[in-house]
Amino acid sequence: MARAVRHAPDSRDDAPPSRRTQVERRDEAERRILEAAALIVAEGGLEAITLAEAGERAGYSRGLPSHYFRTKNDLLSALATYVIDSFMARRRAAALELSGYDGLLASLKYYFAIRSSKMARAFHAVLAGALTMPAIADTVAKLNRDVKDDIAIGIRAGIEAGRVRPDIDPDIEAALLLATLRGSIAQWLVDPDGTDLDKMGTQFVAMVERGLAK
Amino acid sequence: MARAVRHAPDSRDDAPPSRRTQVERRDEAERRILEAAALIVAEGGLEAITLAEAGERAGYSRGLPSHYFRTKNDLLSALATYVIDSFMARRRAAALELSGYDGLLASLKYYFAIRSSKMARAFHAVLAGALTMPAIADTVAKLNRDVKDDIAIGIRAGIEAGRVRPDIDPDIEAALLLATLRGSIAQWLVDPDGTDLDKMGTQFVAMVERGLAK
Amino acid sequence: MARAVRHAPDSRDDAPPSRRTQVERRDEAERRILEAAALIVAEGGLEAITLAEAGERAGYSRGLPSHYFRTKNDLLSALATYVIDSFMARRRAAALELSGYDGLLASLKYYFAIRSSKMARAFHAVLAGALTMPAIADTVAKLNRDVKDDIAIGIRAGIEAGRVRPDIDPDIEAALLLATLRGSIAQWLVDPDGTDLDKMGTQFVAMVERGLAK
Amino acid sequence: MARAVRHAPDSRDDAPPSRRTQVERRDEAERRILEAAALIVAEGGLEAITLAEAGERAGYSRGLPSHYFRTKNDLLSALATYVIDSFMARRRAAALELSGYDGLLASLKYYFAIRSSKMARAFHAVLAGALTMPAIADTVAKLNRDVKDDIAIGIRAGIEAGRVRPDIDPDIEAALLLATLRGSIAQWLVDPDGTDLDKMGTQFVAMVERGLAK
DNA sequence: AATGAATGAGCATTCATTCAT
DNA sequence: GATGAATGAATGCTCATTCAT
Repeated sequence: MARAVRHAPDSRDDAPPSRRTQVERRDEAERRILEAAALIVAEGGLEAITLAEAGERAGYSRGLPSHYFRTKNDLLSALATYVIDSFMARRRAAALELSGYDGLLASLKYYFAIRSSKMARAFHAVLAGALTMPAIADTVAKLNRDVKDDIAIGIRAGIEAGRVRPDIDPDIEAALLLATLRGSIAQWLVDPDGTDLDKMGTQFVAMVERGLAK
Repeated sequence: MARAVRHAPDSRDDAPPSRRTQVERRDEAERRILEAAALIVAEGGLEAITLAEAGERAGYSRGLPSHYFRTKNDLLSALATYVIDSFMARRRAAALELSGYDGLLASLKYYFAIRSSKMARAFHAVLAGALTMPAIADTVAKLNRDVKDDIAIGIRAGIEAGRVRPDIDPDIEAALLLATLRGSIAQWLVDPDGTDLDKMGTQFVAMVERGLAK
Repeated sequence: MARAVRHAPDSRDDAPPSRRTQVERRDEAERRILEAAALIVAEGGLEAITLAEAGERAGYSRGLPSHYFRTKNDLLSALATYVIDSFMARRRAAALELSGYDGLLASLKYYFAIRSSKMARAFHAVLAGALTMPAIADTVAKLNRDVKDDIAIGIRAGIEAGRVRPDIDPDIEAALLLATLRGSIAQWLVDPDGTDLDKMGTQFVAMVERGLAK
Repeated sequence: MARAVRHAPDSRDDAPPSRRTQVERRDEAERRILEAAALIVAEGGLEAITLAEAGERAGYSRGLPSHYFRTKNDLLSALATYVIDSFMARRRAAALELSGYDGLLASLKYYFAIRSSKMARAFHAVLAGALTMPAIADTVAKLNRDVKDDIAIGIRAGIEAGRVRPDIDPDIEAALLLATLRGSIAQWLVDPDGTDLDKMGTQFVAMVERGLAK
């Protein structure tokens, strides 16, 4: 996460720590600006971001985001990466112990356990932005490929374990499962009270097991 | 042109087609403005709309959308309704003959047969806008309820026909099926070449049948 | 000067005068904005213009110049034309009576009679801007061609009248005379007190007559 | 690098070339920054300079010009002096051998022999800047006085040699000749292809000789 | 001495909105 | 009813300048 130190301290050990501190300052500021930008996006969507507000909410000046991310487009690109990385990091942290087909089923279930909407809102705002902003589209397309690959691996593990019908196309199925996950969260975000995520998660996993079973 | 008939707003068929009433002209203009706005949204997302451009692309003046829809917010509300109605109209037109459980399966399959992305892009832009724009959120929430109710009706028909396990919760299942439909189209819109909608549709329907079967 | 009426009033003579008034309002506003912009340029050079100040000094809002001249570059282009036209109009108005070689000599002399520096400063700011701004360069290049052509006509008249040596190249000489005029004004603008325009004009015309004489 | 010699600012030749003093390094850096600034001015005019770009194009950091020249105004002052000195140095280097009236005529001719527009563009941008920037105005006014004095000296030499009419006012004539030189270059800079500097120079010198002759 | 992080002011530009015609 | 003139607020972006290291 911390940027690589640009200037390796020279051989003499009396080198002042100033360089490292400059770099740290900048990394800290960039991270806080992205954090603030993600909050804004969670509240008002991608189009609600202004460079000035991202700077102010991060505790810096109105002009700093421009200074770091030259243009708004560049900020949005960086933000897309940041939000996606954060989202994926949580997901991975939660599904560490299990792997194989059971790991897949567990991570599907985990997806429905989201309770804080902040990050999910920002995440889905980024997903929606991919429809019209090329800079984000690439990042999201890669995310989708990566997640689908992960899911497909779990399905193949299920096939090899004899728990999944071999005539299932793992890649197509992965796309369908991912679609259900995303679409479910989207429904919940629009109407939290009218969407029972728990029941959906339970019935979904049951459906998947039965649908894929030999 | 037909200034004298200003206060003859009815649409009885004794009016010659060349002398359309003010109401007709106004409806025609509103529709064309909404059509133009939908195109803009399909190309650049909800935030790309400007009142002036909607007017110009509809072949009218820059000021007309303001004149009809007062504020931008009102235009967005009307647009959400218009886009959703158009989308639903197509769907209904395609699944007229079948009803019951087979009608449901057919309409699920039909969802994956979308080929023109224009309307789908506008539709998904509206869905995404619901996350942050109250004026749209209600319309989308209602849409979701209506569609889920339709799907649930089909599932209940399957249960009564003995083709679907009775322990399935039709409403929860409807939400999951709708989620898969929406999420699949969203993937395709982001990466059309990397998303095989045909195979997804076929495998999805097969999965649903197997997953729901007794 | 008044823009052509866009919509010809229809055949009925009860057509309201509103159209003409709209156009007049706009033309009036454009002219006043350009006038204000010329004053700003005279005081601070081309780079001193801001769209907002041009609007305010013209008695309108800060945003109106943007509304008319889309971009600052377009305003500068229009300004170059406006300043040049104004400058040429004065010059022509002053040298109406004479033509031929004597007309040339009189107009050369007239050039040194400038007393108000306002317009001259704006004019020379535009000339200087031509060095770096392509939009202005074309306008200035055309101006130079036109003026040199005028001067060359006067020289040819002198040749035919037997008052100018026939081995003079009229076009080259025209360029040199124009160069002296411009360079003299430029010196005066930088150092009005140290530049005796009157004496320069008198000696210049004498030099020209003697240098060109047979 | 050579921090120990910080306070050894002399330039006596016992210093090895690899251990340049701070003063030398600073002078070198200042010169390179001014050189870079002159290039920027040649390409985009005076207003195109930014402190950061001048530093970067000189091969230093973005902050160095601020460090040396404190404010942008100070940089512009130094730049005006630098550009003018460079321009004059070339001119003097080319007209060394001749003096007196023939020296004047030769240097007039030389002025039209400019072929590289880079320095001429920067020079004329500085001249134009004098109209609006006080920091430059003084430097340019002094330049003009110096050049006119030089020219006047040549004219007086011509009068004493009996080659120039004694009723000519040398100072006025010097101003006129300088005006023609500057105006000619300005025309060429705006429209290089439409301006035949060679012919202009030749005819100009001929005109001057004839116009000034007894 | 030199770098570059951070600030804040200034400006072009876009757009919703109001209003005159 | 319809047009478009005019306003003013919002925002992205650029830069000179200051300051920490």
